[in-house]
Amino acid sequence: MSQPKKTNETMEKIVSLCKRRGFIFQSSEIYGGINSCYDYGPLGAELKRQVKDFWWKSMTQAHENIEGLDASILMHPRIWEASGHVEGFTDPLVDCKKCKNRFRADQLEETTCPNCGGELTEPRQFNLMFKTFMGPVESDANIVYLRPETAQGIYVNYLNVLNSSRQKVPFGIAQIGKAFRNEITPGNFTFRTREFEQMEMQYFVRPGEDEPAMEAWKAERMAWYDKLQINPSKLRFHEHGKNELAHYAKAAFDVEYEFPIGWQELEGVHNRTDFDLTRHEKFSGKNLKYFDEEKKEKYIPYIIETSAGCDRSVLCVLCDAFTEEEERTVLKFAPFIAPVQVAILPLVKKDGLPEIARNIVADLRSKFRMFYDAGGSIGRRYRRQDEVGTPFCITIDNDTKGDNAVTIRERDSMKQDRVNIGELSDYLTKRLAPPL
RNA sequence: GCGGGAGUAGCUCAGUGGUAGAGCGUCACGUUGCCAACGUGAGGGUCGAGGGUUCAAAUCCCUUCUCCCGCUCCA
Repeated sequence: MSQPKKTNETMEKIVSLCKRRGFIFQSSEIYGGINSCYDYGPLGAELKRQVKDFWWKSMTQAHENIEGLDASILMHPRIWEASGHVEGFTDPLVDCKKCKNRFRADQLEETTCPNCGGELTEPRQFNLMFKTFMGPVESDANIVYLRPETAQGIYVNYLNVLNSSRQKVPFGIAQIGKAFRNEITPGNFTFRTREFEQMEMQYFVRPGEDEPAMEAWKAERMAWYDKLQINPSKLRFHEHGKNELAHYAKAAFDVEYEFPIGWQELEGVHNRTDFDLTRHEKFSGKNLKYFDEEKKEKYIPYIIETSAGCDRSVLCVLCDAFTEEEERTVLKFAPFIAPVQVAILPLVKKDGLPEIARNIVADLRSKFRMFYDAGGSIGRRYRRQDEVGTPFCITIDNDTKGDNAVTIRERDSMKQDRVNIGELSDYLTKRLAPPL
């Protein structure tokens, strides 16, 4: 059992590095912090943006039949009745003070714990959803919820998207956005937080074509993590057993990653069947059926959902990149998502080298994420860049003035390459291109 | 929500009633000049927050917040 201790040490090192280098901070820190909330610093915000951007392009740009959407966080409260979120989470719950088991008060016949006979707490309402009020009056009639999942925004817009985009089933809708769940137990850094960002794609298919679609999306989603250069031996599928299936799901597979804290879910690929649209049809009274011109039939499409945790993806990227070598700590990000892609380092702060370096930065900054650093020894500067995951460092030395060439040092191998300044842009473009 | 542990400089931590410290990092100047380790100097902390005891509190007491571990929970 020495494993957990060791892995927690790794996690602590990552948390510490994230703060030290400006990836992730505790939220509201100067006020003592607030539970389970985190802020992305300069490098973290850039990294997260890159992950989201890659996901977005992998969906919308790479697929003719996937459209984007950005729905509002506040939605009609009836949506959450239709989705089952209100119903499932208004149950009064009691805890056993002795054995700590939790029960639904309305399903208990006895007044003591059915497990051990211990004393029970007063019934309490547990609702996963954050509540607030729409408008200035705080009355029950004005209650609205912060969405506990982004998916419903897609479902209630499915006909709008279909009609305005001239898509035909099968087609998908992709969305990135915040969701909020009042988790009982958040924790493990940014892994489980009450405010989090989802990257969801809901794929609408003809009933009966859901199973092949499910298989195709499972493969495609796993391939996406490969493109992010996540260690394949730390990725796997976990299939939900019948007892683990959510109320809407016919089949569910999670993509899991082996974090330092153990195997944990990154993304769910679920067959949600026609459950959600059927419910919305019933609750809204609107006809949500699709008319298939080819087959001349009406049906409610089945939905294959790929629902990824954005913050979890970022944490996965950080954990997977984190490498401790004998003499250095390196974040081995896939170059195309690295927050800083190219560091420009004049070997010395004189002889006109800083000016040459500044000119190169000016030339390349519209194409790559650049960082200029002239402070400290060259070795120290390499180590600093290693620790923030910069894939390429370019040094300008006294020979540069003669041969118009610079040294490019590669992060992972630490090997150096001499490249003409005129060829830098092509050289870097080739190595920093996203694998779309 | 329950039980345990912990919060002191950006990071890692020492300091158990008597003037708030170290190493690393950061910044400036000098030196070196291709893989952190040189010299000099500087900045940085109301010791998580609030209250109490005391002549005196980082240190003792109470409350609270945050983080970690375990349980519980996890649409």
